[in-house]
Amino acid sequence: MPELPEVETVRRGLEPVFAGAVFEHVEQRRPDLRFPLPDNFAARLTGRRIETLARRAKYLLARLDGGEVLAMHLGMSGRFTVERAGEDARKPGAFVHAAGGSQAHDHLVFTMSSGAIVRYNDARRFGFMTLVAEEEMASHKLFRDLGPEPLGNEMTPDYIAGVCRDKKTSLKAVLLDQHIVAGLGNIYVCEALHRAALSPRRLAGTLAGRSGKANARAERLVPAIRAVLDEAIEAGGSSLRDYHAVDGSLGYFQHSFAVYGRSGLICPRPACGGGVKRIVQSGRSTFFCPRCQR
DNA sequence: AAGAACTCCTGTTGGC
DNA sequence: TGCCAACAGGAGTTCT
Repeated sequence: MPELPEVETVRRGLEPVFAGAVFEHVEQRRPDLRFPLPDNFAARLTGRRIETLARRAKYLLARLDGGEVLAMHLGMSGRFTVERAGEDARKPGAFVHAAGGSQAHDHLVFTMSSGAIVRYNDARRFGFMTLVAEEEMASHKLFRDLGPEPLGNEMTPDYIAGVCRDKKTSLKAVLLDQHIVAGLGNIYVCEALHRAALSPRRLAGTLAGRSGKANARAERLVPAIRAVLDEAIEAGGSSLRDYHAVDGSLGYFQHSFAVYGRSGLICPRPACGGGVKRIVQSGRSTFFCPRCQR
């Protein structure tokens, strides 16, 4: 489900009820998500205060007062929903979870000292949570090899060119690789490549010049990625099937898609006039305009 | 050893 | 209408 803009939107929604709050009660309804939950998970969370709620790549990181970090990944279908204790979930506007209360696939229910009930729901169970000692975060296998944040200063055209150099795979595959850039997923890679007018099939190595420095293609890819992510965050992410913000509200960046899910439609680039095509790359749908993306 | 294919799981959708 | 294959915002593991 969620790529960087959706995870960031969830983070912003959870922060007011998580940061500074204590887990008063933790209900764990199954032993595992994608992986087994930590031993004594509920007991280890109960009574802990969340100091900060951060995001790294597609992970939410809740730093706890005991020196541990609760790391949460939403996988494809994971979502958080916040309910105020005692609040009528049927109030106007609360349409997504109009029934309120427990839903199928609510695997974890956190009762917070802030008065919020936070439910983690994940039908496909590709999400996971784990507890990591704070001093082990940097060396932890989940985090040590993550690439730079695409909205940070490290992702420069020269960085992209450097990691693409000599790569025999497609540009699409490189951008989906979390070890190269952390946080992009299928939607925003498709959209960024369209903005940069680069073909997803292009050999990654062609973004590096003779010296290994960025060429004009790498120079326009970087701002395209940043712009797409910034706009998507601004829009509260993209809501297709599973995703919504923690209050049930939907993102609206899906209305701004140039290519994703739009096969057969006309390319929106002014004066292009090409048709959007769907192809499959490494088992996943790619949407692009073969006319203007080269 | 890089890169592609397969895998986990459930729900929804589109074509016959 | 119903049935069934294909597909879905991810990514670790296993193959070639």
